[in-house]
Amino acid sequence: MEVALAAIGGRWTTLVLRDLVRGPLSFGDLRRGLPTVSAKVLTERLTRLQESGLVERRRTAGFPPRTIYRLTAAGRELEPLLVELYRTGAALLEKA
Amino acid sequence: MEVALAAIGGRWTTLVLRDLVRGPLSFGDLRRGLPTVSAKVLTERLTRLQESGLVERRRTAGFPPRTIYRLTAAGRELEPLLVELYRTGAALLEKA
DNA sequence: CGGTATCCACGACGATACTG
DNA sequence: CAGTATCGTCGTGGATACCG
Repeated sequence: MEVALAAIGGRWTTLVLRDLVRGPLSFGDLRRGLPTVSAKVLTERLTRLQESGLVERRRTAGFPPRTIYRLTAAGRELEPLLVELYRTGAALLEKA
Repeated sequence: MEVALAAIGGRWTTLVLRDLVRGPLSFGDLRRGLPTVSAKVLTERLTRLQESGLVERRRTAGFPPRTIYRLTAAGRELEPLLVELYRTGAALLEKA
């Protein structure tokens, strides 16, 4: 449990993952989806997710530079957990 | 997702819940199960869980005082999430 | 566009001491 | 036994400015 929490922990991380589940996105795409996250934190999250092997980064050649982030196979294994987080959150709200 | 994470977030929270899933426990029981958690933090976690309606507190009359903590019906709804956290954490470890 | 570098504020956590 | 009170430290996240 600690391991899984460490993987998805930290502010914005679950929201980043939720967006990436729908498909690959660029840095700017992610920022646009999460307008209040700072570049610094977003970079930190993506770096950590990459180091954990959950997300992969792919730079396009040429200009302007573009970096595409996508879930790895390991990252896709998080999906049931994300679904369960959503389900549980909704259940809790329902009774509050 | 944010709601669910807020409910189970904070250090030790998941471990407290995991212990309570097995059955009601006293404050001292919980401390013994989690030897390195401070009384202060444990109290904070239990108070928050109680305020969220996930855990209920029952004082026994007489001396020495004893307080029993148990999951509420809402708290028991967290169990699938805890299971999923465990499963996902194990899956991540397996590939690391 | 896709980041880094720097600094700051705040809250979380831990240690210790004490109480009903 | 089951907490409360107080204090210090450290990490996290946010703002701002800048770079390849």
